[in-house]
Amino acid sequence: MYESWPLASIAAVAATLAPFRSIAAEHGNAPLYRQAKRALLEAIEDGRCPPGRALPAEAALAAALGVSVGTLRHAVDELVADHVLVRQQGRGTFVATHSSDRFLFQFFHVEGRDGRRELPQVNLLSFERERLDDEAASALALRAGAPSVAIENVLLLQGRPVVHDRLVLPASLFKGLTEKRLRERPGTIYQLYQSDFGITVLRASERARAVAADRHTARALQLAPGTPVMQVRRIAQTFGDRPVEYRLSTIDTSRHDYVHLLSRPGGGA
Amino acid sequence: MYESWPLASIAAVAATLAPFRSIAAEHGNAPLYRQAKRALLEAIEDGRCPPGRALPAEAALAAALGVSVGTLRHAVDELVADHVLVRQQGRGTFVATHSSDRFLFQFFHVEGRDGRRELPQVNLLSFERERLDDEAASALALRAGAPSVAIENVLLLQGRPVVHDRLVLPASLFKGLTEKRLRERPGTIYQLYQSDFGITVLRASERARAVAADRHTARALQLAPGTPVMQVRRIAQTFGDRPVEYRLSTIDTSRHDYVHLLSRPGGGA
DNA sequence: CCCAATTTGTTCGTATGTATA
DNA sequence: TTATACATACGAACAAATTGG
Repeated sequence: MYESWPLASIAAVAATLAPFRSIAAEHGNAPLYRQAKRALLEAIEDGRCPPGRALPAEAALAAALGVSVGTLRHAVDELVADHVLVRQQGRGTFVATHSSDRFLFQFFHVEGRDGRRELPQVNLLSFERERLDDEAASALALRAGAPSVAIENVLLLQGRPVVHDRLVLPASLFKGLTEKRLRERPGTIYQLYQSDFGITVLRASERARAVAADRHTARALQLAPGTPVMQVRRIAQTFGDRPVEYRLSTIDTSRHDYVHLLSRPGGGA
Repeated sequence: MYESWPLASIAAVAATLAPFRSIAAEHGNAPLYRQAKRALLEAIEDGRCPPGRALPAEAALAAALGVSVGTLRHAVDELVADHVLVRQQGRGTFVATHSSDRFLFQFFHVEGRDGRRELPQVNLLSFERERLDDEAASALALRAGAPSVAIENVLLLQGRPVVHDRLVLPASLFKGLTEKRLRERPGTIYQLYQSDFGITVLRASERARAVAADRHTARALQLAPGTPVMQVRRIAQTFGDRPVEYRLSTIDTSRHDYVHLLSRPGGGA
């Protein structure tokens, strides 16, 4: 108890603990662990705890929040299941980042007939500032005509064009996004959202249908117009289910499949 | 402690506890809660604990297995996440059954443009005993030529034909399945698997692509041949990832979408 | 309608094991 | 090796939902 602590480490602990205040004041009827979850979520959402940052150790964090370690663990368990946090035994608990692996497994669903999955090579076709049409506006929960950025990509797998993407982003959330910045990003586009705009994509919902390829996408995918292709509309969401991206993907499924696993993501028997 | 217990209730508790033996003998290096999970899983898989049956109360079950309540809860937590068990506060913990709701939310992904989801009306088109072709054999992890049952259905939504299904089942797992029994089932087909053959579908994986409708399915869906349709290949699995059903669905997506949520199924705050 | 018994849900605290730096 | 972090396991108490008398 009465050991001599270096002043530096006291300061460091205090600093990492700073974003978290006790939740004793809260007197809602929600369970304590939910309140703890909310407190953590808010710290992450506000940017007080940016992606990649390690949370304080369980014992310290529990003390800071004014709950027991078990209760804190319950809260963290749920945030891990939500892909908001990542735990590593012996290292710590970290705010999740958009690694290429995560992108591949959570958000990219196109793979070869043989089941091989591969990070696509992305070619930018166009970058435009536009006004939202009705469809995109409704998907993004904004009014039609609001300023937006429209991005067109072709995704190549094993050198062949397989997916044509048209992304629509609310300009209000992506201030300062330029074509240059988009071209020069090192990782996936969701990593760019996170690092440059503080937007973390947590969930998405997709609606797929089969249509005949129109001339524009047919050319992009080097197909005959009228070829059956899959059209996937994605709404990507961040904290609080707020939509941040609307995407229309057109997939040439002559050599690839759109895969969907119907189980829990956590996995593990 | 020394209250008088009715003999009947002692017998009842003993009976519900019978399927579970202590796991103290196990000396694997897996965590205790995993061993407990395995023990529960085996009891369920063997049919000692059939679907719908309530597990013994946590305290009793923990004692029977020789672990603490907390450890048992950890095991049950995972089985709930796996859709193997269902908990209800104040009532008990039950072996999951295939309700219509579960079917709709976990295994049926077609919904109207407006997002409305509806239990389809199923019309049986054909019921045949066949030999497995290469594709179905590989999907079911059996040898080509093995005996099987092939079922063809048309699914109607709001009175219109929307999905054409071709199911292939290994005859070895569905002994005694007849067309009459299939026609007269009260619920979903997965409920029939469970009630009549002791097969619980836990997971499935689907691979989708867009193709031009062939003459056969075009007629079934009242479409012009060549219309773009979605083709979905499903492999449904039971415990231990053993495949039990191969299904080729063809979907008319002119008024409906195939939906896919990219998040965790458990949901929550 | 309320009461009492039963069952899961939440919260606490502590001790020990295991992976990492 | 040592210190730190998360992982596992135990036990106890009370809260909340359900059921049946």
